[in-house]
Amino acid sequence: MSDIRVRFAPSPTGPLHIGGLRTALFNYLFAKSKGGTFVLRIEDTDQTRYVANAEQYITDSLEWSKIPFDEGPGKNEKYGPYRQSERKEIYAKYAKELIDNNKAYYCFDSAETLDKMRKESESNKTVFIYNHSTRTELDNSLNLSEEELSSKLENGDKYVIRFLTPKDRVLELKDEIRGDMKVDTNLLDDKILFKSDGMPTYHLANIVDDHLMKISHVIRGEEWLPSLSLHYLLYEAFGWEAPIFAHLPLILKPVGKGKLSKRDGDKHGFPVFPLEYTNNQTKDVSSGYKEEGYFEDAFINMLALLGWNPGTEQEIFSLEELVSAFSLDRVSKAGAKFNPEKAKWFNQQYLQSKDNKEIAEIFKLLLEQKNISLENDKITEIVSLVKERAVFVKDIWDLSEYLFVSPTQFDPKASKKAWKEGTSEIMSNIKTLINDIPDFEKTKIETTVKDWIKSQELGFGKVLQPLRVAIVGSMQGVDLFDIISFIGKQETVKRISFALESL
RNA sequence: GGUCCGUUCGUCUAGGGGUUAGGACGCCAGGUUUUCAUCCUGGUAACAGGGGUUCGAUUCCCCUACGGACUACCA
Repeated sequence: MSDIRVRFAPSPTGPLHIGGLRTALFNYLFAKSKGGTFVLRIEDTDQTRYVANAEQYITDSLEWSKIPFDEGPGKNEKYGPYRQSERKEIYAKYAKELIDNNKAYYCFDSAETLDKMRKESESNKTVFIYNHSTRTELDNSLNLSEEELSSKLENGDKYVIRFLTPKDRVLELKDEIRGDMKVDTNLLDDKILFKSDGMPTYHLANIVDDHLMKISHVIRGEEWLPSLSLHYLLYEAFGWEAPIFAHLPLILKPVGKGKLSKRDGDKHGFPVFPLEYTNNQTKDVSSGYKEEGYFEDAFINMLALLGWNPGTEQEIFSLEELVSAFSLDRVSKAGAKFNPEKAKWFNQQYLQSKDNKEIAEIFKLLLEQKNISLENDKITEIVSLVKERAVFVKDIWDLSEYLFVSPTQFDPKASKKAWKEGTSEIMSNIKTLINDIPDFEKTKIETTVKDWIKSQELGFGKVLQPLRVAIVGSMQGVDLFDIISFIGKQETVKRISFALESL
């Protein structure tokens, strides 16, 4: 068996969305699980839709996701170039070869003519297909003498090259995920292989490159399934062995119908792109998983489980574990609605299992943005205090803000509930009590306060609840004595005094 | 319209001729935390419909319905 080689072949027409990245991921996992090679090829044959920074976005996304390509533009260029725009002559040569072998032909029909014919068919409730049923009546080399053809070509008439679809055959197509299917070639279009601008279409470029780059498995989105017949026929026409195909199910909108789109993210407030992306023309900014605070491993883990499952109840997988667990036959056939809640859950799982110091390093950067500088030990302490309540690192700020900033106002609901008749007196006593604790340390504070409450026969709720309101500003937060020992005696006393003045 | 693909809890899915149809997210309840959240425990909830085949079908076959993709000189 020859080497396993797969490719991810995006088109640089804009930012890669998570569906595309998942295709890349499945290709990567498949390659790595078989000891194969993961190739990146840029399919930039459509010059009208080309977006300058899109290729960079693609490689940045792969890099952030930790699924770098082994071979591609600028890297290990064994079968390069890897940008189709740089391979123009190659396709022209192969298109010519098909024509010489009567597998393809020149067409001179204008877009308008074809448009008109399609519309006519539509109004007659029939379907216009450019194939055996119509091609004899159209303006193409099949209906031209050799002299007519060469004069047209010499004259510089615009032409496209179409595939000559064979008649009366039933194709038996194989797909690793979907099994076998049959297609009647009489229903197929003679697709354009080569455009009048000198560029190939996807179909030609794709087949030629996959062959030349020795691709063994084509793993791509389900939207390509209808073209599979053409691709099979093209391999046959060239006399090449076709690779093995696998068509991945689509990622669908979380609510409503249809496949996931950029708009869904805007609408429901979750990213559809791995990295933040700014449209150069409109200046629209689309949020990215990275910038939202997702860990790349959590993100990849989530993506891997979208349309694939290990067949066990394990859900948390490192990249290495994914590589060893992955197989194409466990990819599902049906499209999967994207679930943003579950995506968050994955990140939470990863956050909880990560080391406090590691999280502290990221959190430190966030604090620096707020002009707060603290020793690493202190930051790690905060992380250990509030981590279990967080989904993202950025949540730690909201969950620990009261450790940095004294309350300037009090949640009315909380103060109403906790601050009653006689509370002020109790709080002044607590203030004195706390102020008199010599070595200020959590257990010491806790026992001192609790013993005092008992000695006064007051009940914990009556004291601890208003004390929390005084310290935090609301009825929230981690263990009260953790907070007090963290902020220190002076700050505690200051906060109680302020509450006494305000409430 | 045509072609192709698909259909198990609200969602992602496991399973597969005889199962109490399993797990996860969400939701609900209880417990822990004298706060809030986390966490723990429990609960809710599904084989699209109709025909076959079979002793038996959610599982196999057919039809219908529904969903999706494609139907460009886009990929």
